[in-house]
Amino acid sequence: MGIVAAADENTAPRRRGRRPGGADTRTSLLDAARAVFAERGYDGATVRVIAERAGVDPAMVNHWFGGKEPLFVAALNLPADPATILGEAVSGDPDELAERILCRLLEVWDSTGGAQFAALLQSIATQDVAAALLREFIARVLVGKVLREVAPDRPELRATLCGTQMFGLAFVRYVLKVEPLASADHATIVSAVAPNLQRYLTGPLP
Amino acid sequence: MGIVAAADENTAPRRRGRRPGGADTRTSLLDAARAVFAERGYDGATVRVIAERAGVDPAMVNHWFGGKEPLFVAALNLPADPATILGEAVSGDPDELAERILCRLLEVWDSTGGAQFAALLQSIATQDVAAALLREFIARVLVGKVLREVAPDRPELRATLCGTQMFGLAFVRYVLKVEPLASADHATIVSAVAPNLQRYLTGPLP
DNA sequence: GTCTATACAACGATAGAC
DNA sequence: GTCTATCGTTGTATAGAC
Repeated sequence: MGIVAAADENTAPRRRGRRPGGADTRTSLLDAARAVFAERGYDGATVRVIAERAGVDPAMVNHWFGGKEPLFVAALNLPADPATILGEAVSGDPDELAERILCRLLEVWDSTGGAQFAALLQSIATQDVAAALLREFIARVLVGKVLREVAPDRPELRATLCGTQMFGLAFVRYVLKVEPLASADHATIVSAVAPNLQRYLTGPLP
Repeated sequence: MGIVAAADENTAPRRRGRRPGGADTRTSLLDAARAVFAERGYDGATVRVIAERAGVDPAMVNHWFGGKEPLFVAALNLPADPATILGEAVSGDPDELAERILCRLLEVWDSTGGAQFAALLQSIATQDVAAALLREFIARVLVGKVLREVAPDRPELRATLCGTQMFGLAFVRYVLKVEPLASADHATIVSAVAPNLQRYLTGPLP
């Protein structure tokens, strides 16, 4: 035995180099990340603690995911990375930001048929973990990536309001599948929802 | 014997009067209603079929619930009956309809702390039944009770859009509990969300 | 005895077949 | 247009619990 040393201090030096085999470092990291992010939130969860829980070296986070934040969105396991979608959308006319966001989201969601979204919802309902992760996503990605650059006025409130509209839209269209929204084309949805989303982004707030 | 002629031809007449005991007709009806409503939708589910599945007389639907529609909302087992909430809200200035709806909804939801809402969501995610029921709710109660009287223009689309905003708000506030929305007071939420909801109700649509 | 959950029959409305 | 089937609902008599 004795192949892998414990992670703490007073142990024999860890083996270097590639692990024997089978041990899926990436998956272990993802599992550990989901647990730790959920327990302590994004800021409270350190890469070191996550790596320790996974039984691997902290450097593996960078090797497999490219950093703490990419690990976080990977742990969310959302259909397509929202951070990049939102990141791309911010460039351009701020008055049409909602329109661009909705177009991209609909494309991505439609491509998976909403199946992944339903799965995400199920895990949210059953475990607290996924709920905590999604909460962190709204609080961090939405606020940090989009709202800060666009609306310095109450970005947190704006972000959560945007979250209600985006999540509700996805839920009613892809999980509940209520007509006529479920089979409405993108143009209809965008022109119907974008003005409301835009108001949350940059419009007047009480 | 020989009191009543058999209803059909060759069947012994069912026993009349109070059942021996323990047999909970009300619960049986609710279970049967959930199943049949989910299988065939509101219109497709007949009172007779539901009663048959429950093993009781169709008149029991009226006796216990007062009709088919009250049975339906009882089967939904939502936190507070939305049909009455929405029914009360429609009377008054149509331009402040969203405001009235949101105020009432927040009161009701806050009183239960969102616990029932989380439970509902869980059953939606796991079973198809609850999802079908909620879909029927949006399609029927929302459209029939509110939108038809307020916006003759595309009431179905308006109803589903309203559904996205209301459901998303409830989910982010009560299940996800994202700040600052989770602990925002009613006035803030109403003044933030009501204009958007009002646009879905009576505003211009593409 | 009273009270009430139950079963049965029948009514008006409505939709579809012919 | 008429006929029929079926729907939701209502009225009423009955049997068991109390």
